[in-house]
Amino acid sequence: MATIIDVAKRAGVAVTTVSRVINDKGQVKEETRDRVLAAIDELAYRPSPAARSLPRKRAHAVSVLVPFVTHPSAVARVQGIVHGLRKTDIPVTILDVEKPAHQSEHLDTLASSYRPEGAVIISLVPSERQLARFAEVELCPVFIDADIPEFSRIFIDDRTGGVLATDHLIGLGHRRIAFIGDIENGSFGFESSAKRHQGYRDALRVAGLEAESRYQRTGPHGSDISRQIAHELLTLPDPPTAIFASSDTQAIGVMEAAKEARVKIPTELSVIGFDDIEISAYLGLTTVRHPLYESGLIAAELVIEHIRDPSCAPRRVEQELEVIVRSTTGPPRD
Amino acid sequence: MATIIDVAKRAGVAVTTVSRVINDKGQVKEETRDRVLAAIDELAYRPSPAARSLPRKRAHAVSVLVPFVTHPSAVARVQGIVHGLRKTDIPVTILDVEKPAHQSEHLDTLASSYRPEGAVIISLVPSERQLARFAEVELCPVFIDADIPEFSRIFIDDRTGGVLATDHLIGLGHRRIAFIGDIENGSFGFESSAKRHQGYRDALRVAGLEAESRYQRTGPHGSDISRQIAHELLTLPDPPTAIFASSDTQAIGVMEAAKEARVKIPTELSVIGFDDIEISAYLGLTTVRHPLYESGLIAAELVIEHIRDPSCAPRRVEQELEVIVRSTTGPPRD
DNA sequence: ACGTTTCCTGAAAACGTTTCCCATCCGTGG
DNA sequence: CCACGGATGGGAAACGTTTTCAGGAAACGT
Repeated sequence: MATIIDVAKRAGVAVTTVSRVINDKGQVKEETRDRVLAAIDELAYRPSPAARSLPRKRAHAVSVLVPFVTHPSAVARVQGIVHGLRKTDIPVTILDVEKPAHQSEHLDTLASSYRPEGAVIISLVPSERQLARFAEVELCPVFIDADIPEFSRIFIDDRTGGVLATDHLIGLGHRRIAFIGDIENGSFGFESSAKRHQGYRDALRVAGLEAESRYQRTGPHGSDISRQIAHELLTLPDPPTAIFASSDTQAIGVMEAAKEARVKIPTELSVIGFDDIEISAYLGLTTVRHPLYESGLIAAELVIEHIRDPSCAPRRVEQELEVIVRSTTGPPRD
Repeated sequence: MATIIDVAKRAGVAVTTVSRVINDKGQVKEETRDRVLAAIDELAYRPSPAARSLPRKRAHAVSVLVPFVTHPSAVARVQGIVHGLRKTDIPVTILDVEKPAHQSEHLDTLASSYRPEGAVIISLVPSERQLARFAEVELCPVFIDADIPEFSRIFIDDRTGGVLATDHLIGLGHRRIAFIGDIENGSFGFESSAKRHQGYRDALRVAGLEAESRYQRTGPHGSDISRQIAHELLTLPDPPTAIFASSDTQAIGVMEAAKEARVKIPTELSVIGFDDIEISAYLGLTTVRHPLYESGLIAAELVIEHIRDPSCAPRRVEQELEVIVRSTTGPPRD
C-alpha cells in the first residue's frame, strides 16, 4: 500500500504538502496541488483511517448506542440514521446494549477510548459523570428519546401521547379502559412507558373516570408477556372494553390474546398501541404514530451539523404525535 | 487520558511489559502482572483503539457490507450478525450499498484502507481483482448469499427454492401459475430472483406445464411495483390462479392488488412468497422460509472463527429451505 | 565450575498521519 | 536598495501502540 510518503516523493513535495492537499487546507499553489493529485491517482493512494485517527484523536465514524437492536422501533431509528449519514462517507458503528452493564461500558468506551466524530444515543440516559466526560472530550452526542439540555436531542412527549391514546378511547365511549405497559423502574432507566402510563391516568382523571388498579398492568416488554397479561384482563369478571398498550409490540400481544379468547376486535374489544411500527399498518392496528425513522434521520442531520461545527449550540427537537385510527378501535358494544 | 507509558511508569516496568499484559501474551511473571494490572486499574487506563490499529494494521471491528439496509431481509441478517458478535467486544460497522458505485468503493476501502478484523458481505459478489486483494491482505470475509469457493460463505439453493414454491402450487392443482420477480441482470448483480425463476420454470416443465411468457413478469424490487404487475396479471383474459412472487415484499404487493381487485385469497387466487420475513407470519402469507436471521448468526460465528484462527479453511454452509404453508394458498376454485 | 536452556524484561524502531514552527521566495511600498 | 509581509513549502515532533531483538537472571544438566 502506498503511503503519504510515497506520494510526497512521487510529486516531489513534502508530506506536509500532501497532507494539506488531502485535507483541503489551502496554502498550496494550484500547480503543486495538481502534481500531488496526480501522484495520488497514479499510486491509488488512500489515507489510512487508523493513522489519521491517532493524531486527530477522533475516529472517522459515528457510533450508535442502541438498546435491543432487535426491537422494531430500534430498527426503524437505526435505518433512519444510516440513511441520513449516507450522504457523507462516515461509517456507522452499532453498539448494542442488551444488559445494563453494557450501557456504561459502551458509554465509557465512546468518551474515553474510541472517540468517534459523532454519536447517537438512543433511549438511554447517561450519568452526570458520563455527561461531563462527553463535554470534556468535546464529543457532542445526539440523544434520541431523552431530553438532555446540554446536548442536542430529539424526543416526543410521551405523557401527551398517553393522553392522546386514552382520549381516543374515551371519545369512542369506553369507560373500562385498561393499560398494559413495561415494568417501571427497570434497570435501563427507560421512562417512556411510565410517562405514557401517566398520560393514561391524567386523561381518565380529566374525563372523570376512575383509574382502577386492576386495569393497570406492567410486565417485561414483549408480545408474549403482554398476551399473557391481556388474557388475565379479559377473564376478569368485568373485563375492560378497551386496552391501551404502551407499545405496538404489546398491542400485538393483546390482539393475539383476544383472538385466542374469541373476543372480537373492535366490536368486543378496542385496542390501541403506540409507535406505529412497520407491521402495524398491515395489522390494521390503531396506534399513536411516533416518527421513528424520521427521528433517526434528524439525528443524523444533527450529528453532521455538530461534526461540521463542533461549537454549535445544542438543538432541541420535539416530534409531533398523532393517533392513526385503523381498525382495532371502535365504540363499545353496550 | 492515561497512556500505556503512564501505566508503565506507575508499575515500574517497561511499556513492552504492559503491552504483554494487556494482550495476554504470557511471558510475564505473576507478580509483575499483578502490579501492571493494579496500575491499569488505578489509572483507569484504556488502550486507544486507533493507536492499536496502526501497528497491527487492522481495525478492531467487523464491517458489514449490505445493499439496501432497509429491506426486511437485510434487517434480519444484520440483526443476526450483531447478535452473534455480541459475545465479543467487537463493534459492528455498517456499510450501506445503495448505488452500484458504492459497492466497489466500499470493497476497496475494506481491503485497502480500513482493514477490519473481519467482514461479512451480503448479496454482493466482488470482482476477481477484489477477491485477490482480500486474499493478499489476509482479510477473510464471510459471504452471505454468494457461493464463493475461496472464502467462507453461507447461502441457499435459490433454484430449488423456486421449485419448492412452484411444486406447492402445482400440488394444490394449479395450472395457470404466474411468476413475479426482480429485474434480471440488474446493476448489482443479484442473482437470487433469477435463480428462483429458473426453479419455477423447471418445476413447470417437470409437471408437463407450459411456462407461458405472459405469466412471467419482472420489475424493480418493491411491493408497489409488484402490486402494479399483479394488477396487470389479474386483468388478463385468463388470469393466473396462483402467483409465485420471488420475495415476500413482492408477495405483499400481490396481496394488495388482489384486495383492490376484490379477488379473494386463497379461493380465487393463491399467493406464495419467498423469505419468510417478519411480517409474513402476521399476514398469513404462505412462503418459502429462508433462515435470514440465522444466516447472520452463522456469519458472525464464522467471522469469529476466522479472527481467532486466520489460517483456517473456508467453510461452506448451505441452509435448508422449507415451505411454510399459511393461509394464502389453496386449491384453485374450478 | 561451566555451558545451555528457559524465563522474564527492556530499548528502540516501526506504523502513517497531522501539525507546529520555521525557511524561503516573491512582490511591494518606502 | 531595503525592509516587510503574504503565500508557499518543508522538517520534525507528536499521537499511543506493537513488535523485534537483545540481554540478564535463574535453573538445569554435566
